[in-house]
This record gives sequence, structure tokens and C-alpha cells, in this order.
Amino acid sequence: MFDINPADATPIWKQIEDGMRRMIALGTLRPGEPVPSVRDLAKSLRVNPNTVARSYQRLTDHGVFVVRRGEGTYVADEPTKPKQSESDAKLRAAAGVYAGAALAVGATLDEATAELESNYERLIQEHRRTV
Amino acid sequence: MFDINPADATPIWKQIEDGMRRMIALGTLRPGEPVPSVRDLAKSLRVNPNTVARSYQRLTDHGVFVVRRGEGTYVADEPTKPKQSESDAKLRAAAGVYAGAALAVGATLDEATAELESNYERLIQEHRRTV
Amino acid sequence: MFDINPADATPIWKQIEDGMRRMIALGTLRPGEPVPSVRDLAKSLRVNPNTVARSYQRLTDHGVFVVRRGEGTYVADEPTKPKQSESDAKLRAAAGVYAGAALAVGATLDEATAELESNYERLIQEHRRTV
Amino acid sequence: MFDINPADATPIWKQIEDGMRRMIALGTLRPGEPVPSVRDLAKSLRVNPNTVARSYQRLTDHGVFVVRRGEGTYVADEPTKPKQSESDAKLRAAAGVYAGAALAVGATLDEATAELESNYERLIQEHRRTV
DNA sequence: GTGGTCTAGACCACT
DNA sequence: GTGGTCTAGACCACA
Repeated sequence: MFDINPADATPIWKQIEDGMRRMIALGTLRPGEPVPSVRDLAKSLRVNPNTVARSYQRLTDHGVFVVRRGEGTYVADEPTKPKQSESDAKLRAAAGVYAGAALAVGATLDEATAELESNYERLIQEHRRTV
Repeated sequence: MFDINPADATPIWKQIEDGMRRMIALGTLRPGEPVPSVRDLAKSLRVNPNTVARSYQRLTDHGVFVVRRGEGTYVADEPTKPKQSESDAKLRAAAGVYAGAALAVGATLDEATAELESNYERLIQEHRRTV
Repeated sequence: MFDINPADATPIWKQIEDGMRRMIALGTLRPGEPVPSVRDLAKSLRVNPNTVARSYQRLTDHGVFVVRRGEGTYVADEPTKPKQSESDAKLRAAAGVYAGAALAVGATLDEATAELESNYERLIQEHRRTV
Repeated sequence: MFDINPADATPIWKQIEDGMRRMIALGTLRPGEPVPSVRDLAKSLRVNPNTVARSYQRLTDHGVFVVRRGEGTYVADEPTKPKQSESDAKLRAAAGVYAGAALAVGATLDEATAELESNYERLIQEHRRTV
């Protein structure tokens, strides 16, 4: 569904959580649709099942997923939109980190923007491919 | 010289390392110039000296700083330019993380770019102020 | 696995780092194999875990070790061969120090060579014993 | 008279002390001969005079130098030969360090020996040149 | 004064 | 269990 980068400092459970949110945001995963079982996803991502379970738990807690007991896990019908303010804060924080890294390697704003665009497109393509 | 963001998950020693690299990249800190002593910087950042020492030592190992024993620490005369390939890889990795975060909160490419720009400018301003 | 010599002026963390590199160079530690946990090695060497961690982290930074989060530390699959030029430089520097010491105590080249050989063999034996 | 390598981890005062011992061992500096003044040597080596003074003090303490008040410092008439056992111990320790470094960079015994020889010769040449 | 090393112990996150 | 980070404090060597 998406790739896990073990070298990245980002916790794996967060990479999974973000990956799921991206798929929903992009419409690759639609409200009401089932999501892979913890075990299946763990196997396909070559990751510890506990780690996947942790991500699912968080997504469920946040109302993004719903669990139908005995059936499985599904994307919530009315995926709770995080408050705009929260999303903004997260985006701003992430932007600050990226800008700091770009300046540290001596990249210009143009270079940083170009790299952002290509990665943005790449991620979208990766998710589309999955469909 | 720059700010430490304790809320940021980025380790403090890395924030310091990146901050120093930024100051050099921006020319606020020039080759041959002395950098604050470990103890001074630790005090001004309200951080344990060991943490600052760790950053300094990494920068020294990478040839960005040079130590004159018993005297102090200085910006290297010929600040080793990291290979272009390495800088590119770092930038790409950071861009991937940011793009992923942006998509996860449902931000458009334009929004992500705008946020990047404002943060990029903000960091530059902060460093210039120090002069 | 190897001995730490507290009398030696060489920092402990460097003795550990070099010891690990030797074990890999000698094949006592093979690519992909796990290395002792930080805590275990610290206990067996009777050294503070932080000191061992420092060595491990340097080795990881240099691509000699890889960390699987939450699992443990392993010898990298393709142990990065340091550039020949770097190895040469290190060897030359070390040789210069040794030659200087030998001359300072009035040892002839033959004596210095003999002592080198016996120590070289001794270290190999010590590592082989570990197998 | 000899070179100081500030990059080398060996303390500068020890580099000076060893350098002096080498010059005596090689006969470039003979018993009864005067040695450069602390200030002159400090200037030519581009080193802090305190550092040179420290080396001279140690050499005087060990009976290698003698101070004639108001005149200057001279090589002792009967340079105290360090006990053979002490010299051996020093040589052995230095050999151990060098052997360890050689193995750590994956050098063979032949390579290590060759590098030792060339450095040994180099140092002798450097001292002879000074005459 | 400078940086370097080491210990001790705490806390955290990941698996 | 694993490694990673940070603090606190001590001691040392160097200049």
C-alpha cells in the first residue's frame, strides 16, 4: 500500500498511521471500505504486527477507523476531520523542520520547493498505483 | 544564536548541529571564526554542556569545526563541503517526510509550498538578527 | 570479546570501536550477525553503558553497524569499506606515532618490527579465542 | 628541529618531549650541547611557550636536560639511560596500539611493517636534515 | 579558561 | 528486552 523506510527516524507506527491518512485523503481508501488485517499488513510491510496494531489503535481512537467486532476494521463512515487548527499546526511544524534541514545543507528555497514537489507527486503516484 | 525547540521531536544535539550548519551556510558564521565555547552555548541555550559537546564533536568529526586544544573551537578554514550527493540525499529524505506529513493532513501542494516558504524566510530572518 | 586496557591513554570508546572493527576485519564477526547489546557488552567490559553506546553510535554512523529499532544492533550487510585512501591515512598516522615512540626510546627498526609482529599475532590470537 | 602535528591526539608537550629524545638517540643532539631556548623553540614550532616549558621541565626532571642558571638548558653530560625494562614496556605498549590500529583498518602485517619502516626512515631523515 | 572522557541514573520510544 | 537522549557532576589534560 505504501512504503516503510526503516532508516527514517520517524517511528514506524507513525509512518503507517500517516500512510493510512494519506490514502484516505487521496481517496484511495474510501469511507466504509475495509482495511487490511493487522497480520496481513504486517507481513506485507515486513514489520512487527504489534507495530501495525499500535497504528490501528491510534487511528481507531481518533475515529478514523472503526472496528466491527468479529468482522474486521473499516474506514469510518464519516471520517472525523481533524480541526483545521490542528492540521495547520502540524503542517507548520513539519514545514519548520524541513526548512531547517534545507538551510542546513545549503539548499536554496527553489531547490527545496522543487524537491518538495517531486516528492509530493511521487507519493501520490505510489498511492494511485495501489488502486 | 538560534532557538531550540523542545517540543520538536528532533534531538537537541541535532537541532544544534543543524543550527550551526545553517549559520555557516548563511554566512553568519565565517570560516576561521571562533564559535561559542561549549559551556557558554550550553548556558545560553539552557541545555546541558554534554549535549552541546556532542554536537560540536560531530561537527568536528565532519570537518566543519576544528579544535585548537586548550584554546577553543573554530569554524574550519575550508569548511568541508559535503559531497553534493550526500546533501541531495538528505534534502530528498527531508522532503519525503514533509510531503508525507502534508498529504496526511490533507494539505494541497500549494499550501505545503506556502508554509515552506514562510518558514524558510523566518529561519533566515532569525539568523540575520543574530549578526 | 576483547580487552579494554584502562592504562592505555586511548579513550575507552575508541578501544571498543577499534576492537569491533578488528573483529569484523578478522571475520570473527560476520555481516548480518548481531552484536552484543549495549548493556551486555558494558557489563562484560565493566564499563558504563553510555560509553559503549557512544562506540556503537559511531560505528552506526559510519555504516559499519545497523540498528533494527527495538530489536538490536547488527553488523551491516555490506560493511562499508572505508575508502582505501582513508585507511591508508589512518595507518600512516598510526605508524608515524609508533615510529616516533620507538625512536624516542632508542629502539632499532628491527626491535620495533619484532615488537609489532608479536603484538599483531597476539591480537589475532585473542580474537580467534573468542570464536 | 622536528614537526608538530596538532591533529594528532598525542599531547603537544609529549610530541616535543619525544622529539627531543629522538634527536638525542640519533646523535643529532649531543651530551653537553645547548638546546634552543623555550621561546625560540615555541616560536619555530608555533606553539605556546608554556607547552614547550612543560616538556623541558619533564626532560629536566628525568635528567635528560640540565639547567645552568642564567645560561640556558643543555643536554645532560651523562644522559640517564632509562632502564631497559622501562623502554621495553613503552615500546611494547606503543606496538600494541599500532597493531590494534592496523588490524582495525584491515591492514596485513606486511603492510603495517612497510608503513612502519617508511615512517622510521622518514623521521631519521628529518632529524639528520636538521644538522 | 578550553574541550574530552567517564560515570550514574533517569526517562523515553520502539518492538 | 532494545537503543536513544538528556542531565548532573566529576575529573583530566591542554594552553
